[in-house]
Amino acid sequence: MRMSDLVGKRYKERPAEATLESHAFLLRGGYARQMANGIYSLLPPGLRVIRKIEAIVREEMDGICGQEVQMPVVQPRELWDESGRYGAVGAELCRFQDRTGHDMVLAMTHEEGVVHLCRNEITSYTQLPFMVYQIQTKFRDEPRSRGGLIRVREFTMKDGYSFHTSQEELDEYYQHCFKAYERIFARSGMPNVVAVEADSGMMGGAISHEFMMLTEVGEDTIVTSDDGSYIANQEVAAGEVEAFAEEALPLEKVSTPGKKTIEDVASFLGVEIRQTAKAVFYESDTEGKLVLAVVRGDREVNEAKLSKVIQTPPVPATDERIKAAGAIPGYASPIGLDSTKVRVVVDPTVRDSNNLVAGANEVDTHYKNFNLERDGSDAEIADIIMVQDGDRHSGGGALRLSRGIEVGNIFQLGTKYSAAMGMTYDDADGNVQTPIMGCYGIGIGRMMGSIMEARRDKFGPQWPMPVAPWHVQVNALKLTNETVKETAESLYQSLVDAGVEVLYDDRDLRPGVQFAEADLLGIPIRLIVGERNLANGDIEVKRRDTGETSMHSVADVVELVKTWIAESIAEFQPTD
RNA sequence: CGGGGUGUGGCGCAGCCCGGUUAGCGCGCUUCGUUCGGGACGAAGAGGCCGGAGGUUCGAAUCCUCUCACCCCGACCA
Repeated sequence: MRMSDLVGKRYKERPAEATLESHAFLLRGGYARQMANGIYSLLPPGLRVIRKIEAIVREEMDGICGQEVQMPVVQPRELWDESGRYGAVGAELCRFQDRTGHDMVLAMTHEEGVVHLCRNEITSYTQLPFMVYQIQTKFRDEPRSRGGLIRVREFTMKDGYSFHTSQEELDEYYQHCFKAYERIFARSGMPNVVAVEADSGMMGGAISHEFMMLTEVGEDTIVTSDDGSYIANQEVAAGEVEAFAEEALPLEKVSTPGKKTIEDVASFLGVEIRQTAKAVFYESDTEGKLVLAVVRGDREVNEAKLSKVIQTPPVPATDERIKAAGAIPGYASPIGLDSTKVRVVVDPTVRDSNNLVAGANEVDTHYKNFNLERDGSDAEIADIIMVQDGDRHSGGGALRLSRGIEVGNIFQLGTKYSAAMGMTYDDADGNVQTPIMGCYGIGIGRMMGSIMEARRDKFGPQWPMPVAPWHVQVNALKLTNETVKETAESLYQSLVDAGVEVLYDDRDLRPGVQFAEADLLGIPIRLIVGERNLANGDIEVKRRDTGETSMHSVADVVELVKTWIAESIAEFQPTD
């Protein structure tokens, strides 16, 4: 490819909307352009990186017997009614009508699609297990996209779905897939990827793992035990929290005028924040009852955990709703609430501490010495707190928080979709059975953004060889010099003939401009043809990834480059 | 959905508060010349109905109303 032909320009100034470095380079380097919020076009360099990542993903999916298929993005409502998700999923599912008024959706994932595709193809246990996958567009109308390609509304995803005759078989395949994912991230040159226990969220199912690339700019919080025995998404992470048991004292009503927040109440009464009980209300559980979540004052409610307890996404309650149930916002507690109107869920941290300050459900009034067993013993106990730095893993080390970008996830779905959508096969005994499913996702564009975020310097990305848009860049300095021009042209042609992916900067630009743009393109090997070194018959070879520079004769350089490319790709190949 | 912010040539911005002829600056772009190993210099050019719609006014980028888009924080998120 000649740069004089390359579509898309690179620019010097940092676009104002970029917050992440990877986002800034995405735009500055001419990889992608935004069309609307969370919706991007890719220019040639960006698409080439995407294609490289896809190729690795394909190889690894094929390596675990995946079969590539293609399913539609636009799907009829009926399919989503079958699974129940047309009604269950919120506005992130894009719904619209075709010209006849038929309800349609833009698929945000393809469980419905894959069951539809496979349920008539599979009739016998002899056809199981199998896995199909696709690399295809997804649309999720996220309430808020951000960070360049890290979080978008329209994106490319590899999604795979496996079907099994037994849980054991799924367990085994799940492990294969887990390994394949590790290989994909390693081969793509993505550093610091860890697999964490995860919340399966709206996907349903029991076991799931997220693959996180650790980075401070990540949107997810990861909890790690410092002895290495535990790692989980904060959404599901459980820890042992220090308890503060003491002799229970009599309940005592105290006046706390105007003190509504935990901080105000604690300082007004001269107690520590952990000596209070925090009451947080949510609109309703599945039966429509107001939900009161109670955690110790120094803790936050983990809504993902609470969601599992009440079996519905928690929505913060309005003051009107709280008052209607007989509680007073700012002065609420389980004490004296009507259990037919309010469902009280209490975290063990509250049970295991004594003499807490709690609301009195009266304006300007709190109680001292709230003890759950005595004053609210009929409450439901469940772990609903957010783990904090310094909590302990049960019997293990201290828990630490870090941040990560979720680049992949794998789920054991069970029969949620196959059963709901009537997919069956006959087993060896002639009995009708429902296949057990697993599903496996990787965000391709998010991988690109993450690699860019992780591998860069202040001048631009430093693409790992396996995903680099081109392997080699040729820079010709001073093309008006005939020797330079002839050498550069013939070098370019030799590289092309040798099957090397090469980008040739054939524009007669000043060196500084060429180098700056080359840095933005992040191509791992740079060949600099200039009259200074050419006088000695040399070409300067510079590694964008390592910064190393060396001189080589024109005659040797093509072979050298081929060797380096092969070695460099091999470096990322896992050894197992 | 709540809170905050921004919309002015391809990019980054000034002008707006306090309305006044042809709307500026830097980068980029075109042409010519001098340059040429880390974003050169000079000269001459091209390019904008100031996000949109109403309104106020003799006169609106500037004031008012409505609206749209984008960005940030939060809520949300397989």
